[in-house]
Amino acid sequence: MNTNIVEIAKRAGVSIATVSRALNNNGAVREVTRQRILSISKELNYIPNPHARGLSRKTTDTIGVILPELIDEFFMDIIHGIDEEAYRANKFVLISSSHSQRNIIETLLEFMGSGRVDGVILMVPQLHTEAAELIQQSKRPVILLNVCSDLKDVISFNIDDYQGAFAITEHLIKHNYQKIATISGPSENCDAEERLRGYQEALIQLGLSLDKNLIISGDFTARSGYDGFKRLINQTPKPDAIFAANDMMAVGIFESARESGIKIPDDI
Amino acid sequence: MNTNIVEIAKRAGVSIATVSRALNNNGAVREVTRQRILSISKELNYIPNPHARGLSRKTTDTIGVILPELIDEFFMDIIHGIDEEAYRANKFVLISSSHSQRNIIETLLEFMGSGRVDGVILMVPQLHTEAAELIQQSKRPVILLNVCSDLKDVISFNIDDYQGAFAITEHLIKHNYQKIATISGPSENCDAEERLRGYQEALIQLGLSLDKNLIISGDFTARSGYDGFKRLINQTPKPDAIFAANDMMAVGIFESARESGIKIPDDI
DNA sequence: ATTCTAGGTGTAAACGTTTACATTTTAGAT
DNA sequence: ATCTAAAATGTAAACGTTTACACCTAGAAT
Repeated sequence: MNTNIVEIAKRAGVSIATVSRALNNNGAVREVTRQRILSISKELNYIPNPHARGLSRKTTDTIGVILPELIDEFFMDIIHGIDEEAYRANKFVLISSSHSQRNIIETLLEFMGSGRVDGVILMVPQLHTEAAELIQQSKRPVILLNVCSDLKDVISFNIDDYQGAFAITEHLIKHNYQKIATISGPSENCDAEERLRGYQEALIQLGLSLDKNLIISGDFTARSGYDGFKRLINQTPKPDAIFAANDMMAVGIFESARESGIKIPDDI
Repeated sequence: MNTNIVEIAKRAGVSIATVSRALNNNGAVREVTRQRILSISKELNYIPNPHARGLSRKTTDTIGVILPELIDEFFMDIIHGIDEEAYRANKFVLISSSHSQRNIIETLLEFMGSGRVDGVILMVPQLHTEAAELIQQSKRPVILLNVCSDLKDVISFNIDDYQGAFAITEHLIKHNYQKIATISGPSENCDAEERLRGYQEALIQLGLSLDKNLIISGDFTARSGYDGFKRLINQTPKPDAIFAANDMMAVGIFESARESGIKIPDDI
C-alpha cells in the first residue's frame, strides 16, 4: 500500500486534518508545522489517492474527451493540444472514441453521471436529440468542438466551413475560371452543407450563375470523387475547375483524371 | 446528487450489502430479490461511483497510455485500437503525452502510485534508467509498445526494424542494384540502429561489400535527407539506390533530387 | 487577574462502495 | 415437530480524503 496522510500524520505528530490542510494550503496551519508535513510527505513520495479525493471533493482532475470515429491529422493536433494544456493545468485526460450515436450517449452518461470526469469535450460530427438533451441538462460543463448542432448556452467551437468554401470559390473566380464545379459531401453532414452554401453564395455574389450540372453530390469518399469526376467530364458544360468538398474526394478526382489522361492542373 | 446503492436499497427494502451483491453478481442473492434490485437500479439510472469503487476494490477500470511526443498515423492507429478494445472490455483510457524523460517518470509515478490506473501502456522512444527501474518495481502491469529497451520480464511489442531493413535492402539487391546507399537515423535511436544493421547484414549476406561512403548518418529530419543526398551524388561511388531510414528523410531526398535535376525513380 | 479573540489543532462525520463476519431464514432430513 | 445445514440477508468496518465543528492555547485588551 502507498503512503497516505495517516502515515504522514503519525510521523509529523499531528492529526490527519492538519496534514490535509497543510498539503492543500487550505485552512490555518502554523508555518513550521506545514514545512514539517511537506518535507515528510516529500520524503515518503506521497501521492494523494484520487479516489478518496474524488469521493470527498466532488471533482476529479480529469476531463473527458469524446473523439470522432475517425481521427485525421486535424483532430490529432487538437488532441495533442488538449493534452498539452491539461498537463500544464495538472489535469488528466480520459478519452473515448464514439462508435455510434448510442455510444455517445452511453459515454456521456457514464462520464458525467458517475463523476468520472469534471467536464467533457465533445468532438463528434453529429448530435441526435437525445444526446443534445443530455448535454443541456448536464450539471457539468460540456464543450463542443466542431460539432454540428444549434445548441444554445453550450460553448462550442466550429470551423467556418461556409467562409472557407466561399474564399476558395472566390479565389477560383478571381483567377478567371468560369465553369467551377463542386463535388459536395453528404447532405446530412453540416460541414458539407456549409461548404456547398459557401460555394453557391460565392458564385452568386460574384456574378456567376449556378449550374445544376456542375454540382455533384459525393459522400466524402475517394470513390465518390472518382465517380463524380467521371460524370463531370462526360457532360456539358465541362468544368474548368473543381472544388472538392474534402481531400479524400480530391484524391479520387486525381485518380480519375489520371486514368482519363486529363492533366491537373494543366487541363483543369 | 446521483443515485447510489443506499437509495436502491431503500426502495428494494434490503440492505446495501445485498444491493452490492446483486449488482456485482457476487455472493448469494435470491433470484427474485436480484431481479427487483436490478430493475430498480435500471429505473433510477444508477451508475456506480467509480471513486467509491476504486477506494474499496483497489482497481479502477482504467488503463493509462503514455504517448510519444509526436504522434503519426501509425501511433494514431494504435491508439484507436487500444480505445476500441478498451471499450469492448468496458475499460477507460487515460492518456498522457510524454514531453520529456522527466515527465515520463512523473506520469508513471502518478499513474501507478496513486491507483489512478490499473496498468500502463508505454509508447515512448527511449527509456532512461530511472524510468526503467520504476517499471520493474511496479506492482501494476506495464506494457511497452515500440519502446527501445532491454528490460526483461516486461511485456513488450516492437517493430522488427532489422528484418524490415534487411528485406528492403535484399529487394534492392535482387533487382540488381549494386551501389546501395543509406541515410541512417540518429545513432542513439534504437530503431535507426536496427535499420542500419539490417541494411549492412543484407549487403554482407548477399555478397556485396560495405562502402563507408555509401552510409550517411542523418537524423530523421527532411533536412538531413536533403543534405545527405547532396553529399551522396557529389562523391564516388555514386549510388544507384538509396535506402532512407525514414519517410521524412526520403522527402528531403526527393526535394534535393528535384533541385539537382535527378529523376526518381528513373536515375536512381 | 480576567476576559476576549483568533489562530492552530483535533475529532468525527461524510463521500459510496465492498466484504468479512454475524445473524436470520429456508427447506430438507429426522 | 425438531434439528441441521445451506442459503439469504444484515451489520459494520474499511478504503483515504476533506471539512464542519469543537477545543485549546497564547497574547491583547480590559
